[in-house]
Amino acid sequence: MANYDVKNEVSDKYSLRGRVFQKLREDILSGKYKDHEELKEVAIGEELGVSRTPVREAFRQLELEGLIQIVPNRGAYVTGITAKDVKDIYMIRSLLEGLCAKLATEKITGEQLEEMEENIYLADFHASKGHLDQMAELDNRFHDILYEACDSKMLEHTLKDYHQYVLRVRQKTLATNTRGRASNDEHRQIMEAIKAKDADKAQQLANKHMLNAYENMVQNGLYEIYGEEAGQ
Amino acid sequence: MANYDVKNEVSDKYSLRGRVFQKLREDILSGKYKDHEELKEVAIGEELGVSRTPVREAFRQLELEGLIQIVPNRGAYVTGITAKDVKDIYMIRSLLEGLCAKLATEKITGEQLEEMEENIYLADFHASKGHLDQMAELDNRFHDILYEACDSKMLEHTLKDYHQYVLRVRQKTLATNTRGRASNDEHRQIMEAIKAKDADKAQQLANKHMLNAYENMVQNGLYEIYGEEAGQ
DNA sequence: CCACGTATAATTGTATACAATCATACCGTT
DNA sequence: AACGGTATGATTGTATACAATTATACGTGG
Repeated sequence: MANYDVKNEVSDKYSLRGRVFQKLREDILSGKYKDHEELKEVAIGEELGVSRTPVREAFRQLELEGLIQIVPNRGAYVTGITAKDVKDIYMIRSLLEGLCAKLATEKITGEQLEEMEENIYLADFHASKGHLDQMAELDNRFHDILYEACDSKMLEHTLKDYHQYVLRVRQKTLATNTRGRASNDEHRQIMEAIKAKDADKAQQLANKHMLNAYENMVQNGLYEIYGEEAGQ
Repeated sequence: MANYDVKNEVSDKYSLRGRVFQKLREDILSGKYKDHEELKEVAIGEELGVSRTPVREAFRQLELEGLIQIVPNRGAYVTGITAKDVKDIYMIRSLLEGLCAKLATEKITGEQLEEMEENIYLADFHASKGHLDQMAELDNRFHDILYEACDSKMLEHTLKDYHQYVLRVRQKTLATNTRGRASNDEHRQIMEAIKAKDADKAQQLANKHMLNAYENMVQNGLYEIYGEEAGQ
């Protein structure tokens, strides 16, 4: 009757379908499968040691996530992500993270605020040590906390989708320059605006935070990972 | 090699899975299946005269659309949409339709602009005749044109998702009051701002258009269709 | 009467078999 | 040689069979 573990969401780790789904998503995002490459059900199935059934179900989900395109009776093709897509995503995220921060200002719980502070504190430490992996992890988590704090499952869902989508790019960004520190400073400002119940300021800061992240990415020319489609 | 019919998207009408998917989505949105109702694969399959396989694949998609929740080894449950969800969706759409209109101002083609003008002209006619179904259809189409005109597949995809999600509510809104005419006037203003290449104005107008649509919905108290969960 | 464990039924998860569709290659006609 | 049609192979679409899991009912022991 109640609200089973909400962590289920879509990616139960323990079913074959869930694992296939996650594996394929990871492989597509990491560039293992090139753009427009055809994914064949039997080949994937054999590679992962499963039958076609879970593979097919994973395909249907990947299509809805926009990572592959299924042409009926023909096959599944990797959609790929262009430089323009990334730009558009950051534009959209900029608006929505702003909205999210505004809503979170009203709705955030003490516990969430505390985890945010801890997150920022920890990130400071790891920044000083140059622990890039941990920085990336904490950055992910900071945004997840914000998404949860806005108390809107619609907004949370959309933002998590987009976040996931650009994960690979963003991690590379944090891992290759000094953006990590500046980013964490912006996190702190956002957190403090929320703490001070200044919703408009929180919105504006979160908005800018996304634009800065994108700007930094562009300046560092991190588009090469998209291959030839990169130049847009 | 190229870019097969882009209309495929997700809902090929001719495969069983596609039809099951559409039918279930329609039934969930129309309220045939109540919130938290359990959907059983065999029952659905028998009802539609297909086996479990296409039903299962449709389930996986519906889960990603957020319409059902699948609990591993247990079953699929209708998620339902609350009054708060609707409010959140309109908040999000307000921002994104604004962005969309802004982008469309730069990117729209002559053909698209022409279809918009025709759409508004036709809607005027049907408004004067009280043809509510056609009004709803034209309203849908107006927004679809706008989504296509922004030339961002990411934004278009997200907006279409949300649009779809609130379709049932919106149609009812248009069908029960005089909002249709005012709505079409707003469409005209947006179109003219785009035509005049005033991106900021287009953004602002599209933004307001969504908020007005929501306000009107609230004023007309159209939440009863969501059942008991409505009161938020 | 309650608690616990086991058996049974129902349901989902996965694999496989078969049907339908599409791409390719080959061959004949012009 | 170019075109068109047919046959063949590969791939996806669907149905079904079987395995695993979960919920329920029942019975037994306390």
